[in-house]
Amino acid sequence: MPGVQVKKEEKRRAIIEAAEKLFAERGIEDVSTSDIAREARVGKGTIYVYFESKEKLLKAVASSVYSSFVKDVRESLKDSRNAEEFLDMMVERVFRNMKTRGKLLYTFHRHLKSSKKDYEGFQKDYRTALKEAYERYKEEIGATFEEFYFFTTSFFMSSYIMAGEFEPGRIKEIVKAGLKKLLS
Amino acid sequence: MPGVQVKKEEKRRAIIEAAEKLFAERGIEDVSTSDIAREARVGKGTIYVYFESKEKLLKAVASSVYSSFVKDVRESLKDSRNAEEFLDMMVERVFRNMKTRGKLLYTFHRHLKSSKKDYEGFQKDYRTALKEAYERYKEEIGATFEEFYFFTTSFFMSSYIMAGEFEPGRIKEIVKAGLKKLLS
Amino acid sequence: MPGVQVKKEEKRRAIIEAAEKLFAERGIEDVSTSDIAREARVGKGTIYVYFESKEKLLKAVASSVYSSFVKDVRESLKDSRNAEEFLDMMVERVFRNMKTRGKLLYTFHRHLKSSKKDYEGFQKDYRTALKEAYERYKEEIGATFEEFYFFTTSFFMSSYIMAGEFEPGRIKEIVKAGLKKLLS
Amino acid sequence: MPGVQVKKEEKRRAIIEAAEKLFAERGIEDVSTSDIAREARVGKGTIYVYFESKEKLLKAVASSVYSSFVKDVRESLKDSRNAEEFLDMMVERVFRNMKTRGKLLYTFHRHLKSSKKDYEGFQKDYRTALKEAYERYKEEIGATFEEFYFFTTSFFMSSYIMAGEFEPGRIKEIVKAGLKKLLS
DNA sequence: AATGAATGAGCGTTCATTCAT
DNA sequence: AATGAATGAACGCTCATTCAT
Repeated sequence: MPGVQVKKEEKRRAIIEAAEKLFAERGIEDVSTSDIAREARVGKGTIYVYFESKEKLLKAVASSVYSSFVKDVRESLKDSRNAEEFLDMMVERVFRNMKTRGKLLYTFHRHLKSSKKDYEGFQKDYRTALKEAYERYKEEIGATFEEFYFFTTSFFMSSYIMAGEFEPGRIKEIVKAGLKKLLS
Repeated sequence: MPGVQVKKEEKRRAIIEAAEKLFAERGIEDVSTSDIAREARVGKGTIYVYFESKEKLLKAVASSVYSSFVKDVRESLKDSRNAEEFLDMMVERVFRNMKTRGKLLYTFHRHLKSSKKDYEGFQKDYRTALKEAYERYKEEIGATFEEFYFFTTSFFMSSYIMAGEFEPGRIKEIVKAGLKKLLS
Repeated sequence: MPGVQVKKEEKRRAIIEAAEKLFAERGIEDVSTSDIAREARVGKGTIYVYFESKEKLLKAVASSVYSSFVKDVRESLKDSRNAEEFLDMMVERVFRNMKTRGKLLYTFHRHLKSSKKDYEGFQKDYRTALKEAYERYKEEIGATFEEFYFFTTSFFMSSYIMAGEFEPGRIKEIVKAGLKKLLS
Repeated sequence: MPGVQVKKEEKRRAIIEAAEKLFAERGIEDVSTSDIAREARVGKGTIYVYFESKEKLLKAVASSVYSSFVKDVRESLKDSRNAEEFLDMMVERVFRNMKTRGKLLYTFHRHLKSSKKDYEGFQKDYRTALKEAYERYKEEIGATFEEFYFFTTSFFMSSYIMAGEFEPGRIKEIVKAGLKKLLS
């Protein structure tokens, strides 16, 4: 019965989204499973129908967030015709999702350390996506892949962390200018 | 009775250092006040003689860590004779303390969000120190202060976060090369 | 429609048997209704079609187990021609079913305390069956019915409880010898 | 400071006694740590100051119960001058403590199966005490030690289990008469 | 009749904080 | 000032039970 399946998936999605929202707002440890259940408008027990544990839910959220970053990278690569366009598009996309995704990215980074294996899986996808972009535009980029990887990732992470200290929009310009200087 | 005063300060110091060590090792949520008391070789109740709450202790530790960053900046400024030397020295100093300080820096960042005011106090000191350096070497630095602030801070934070993904030492070189490109 | 009736009874039976098996294996508290449903190959909700609650299911299982004891007694009585033969046969039959029945018997004992009434119903059947045997062989048995009842039941219960502390088979011999001494 | 120690031990004792009482009344799984705390008039957390877990508390209670059985045996041995006196005294003592101890004995028996090691430790003490008595009065006892052990233990356990089915006092007489027949 | 997704009461346990000593 | 025994709110999680399909 496909209807049921959809409903099931809807609930799973609702829980992930609620968790994502709350983790972004308050960090991981400060969000209880009850909080997530309330936000998702499901019973406390329902979370455990879909996820074995809070930790597993966390991984599902992390996976979803990392995927969105990877998507940002891949789509930028698809739509761009040169390195400059690619960087520009990627920055635009990343900043569009910055508010929730960004915070989570680094929240997870810290937390997932304990279960390195999962984290490394997510990270590898992200790294692979960046690698593809690098390979395509290698000739235009005046940097090794390691540098390319560090510079872009560093700026994206920091953008979130320091978002509050800059006027809105200003930080994006700084990142764009910085990457242009670093990578051409 | 000055002796007592000294002793008092010693105990306070011991608690902060114990907390700093454990927070760096295991993150904030995974360290209980009992752990800190044990590490500091004081009674559990003693912590509350010196600090109103775990949160207040956290702030004291954070303050201590931020101060050390500020010290890194100021000393580099004092010892250097031009922008390049300054950046070089600052990177060296920051990386020397990276292992514990770095981890704490970003651990606090998330945690202190709830009490923005404290965080902003720490941050202002750091920003002021960087500002002084910027003013001194302004002419040699091809960037606005905002850029200067974002680039350096971004790289320092990310260095810790991504430390595990690079060979030891490699990340410092990348940072140095990056800052040279960005700031001259 | 008798076919449906049969099917219905089959499902009821399957649930009881599944519960019996699992209770014997793991005790009552360590078996969830989900476990029983899985073992019986029915849906979780189906259990509640046939039984009002886990407690009621428990009683149904208990009833089934007690019946089997009663059956052991009655069959032994039917097949025997004197007290000695009767005791011998009863012990044989009881030990044949000891592994699952025995464990359940005393598992239930504790649990059913809360609903004394049900327990007393089961027990009365068992007592009645023993009474019949006693009446038939009264003259050969050198004990009151109370003693007869206590001695036999005591040994049967304890046999299970202490099974692990004796070599297999040894306990049966001890019971036989004991009963002979006590009852002739 | 011995005063503190005494107080500490008092609280530990209070918790064990509360647990003992409730376990005897309602079995192990039906008693929550909150129930025990309430009964012992301590905070819920206090239990965990003295016992690592509910399981560990359970073992402490079991140990206390088994010890009291062992004490019953040993004291009877000390005070008696022949097998008959010994059996008589032991039965008296065991029945004196029957109400709580007896129920617990078999409640634990069931539960401790999972952590056999602990259980075997307790049981060995009990068995050893009985062995000593057996050795002293061997010549008067017309049974092997295995029989002696099974008969006495069986009757003690069953006495509790079946206590409700007999008039008060009656069961003790049956046990005495039974043991006399079995062991002389 | 049969199902299993959904639920929330209640579990065992932790830990920041208090307070009598 | 210094302590650690004592506490209970709050946690992650389980499971008997309900109910829409």
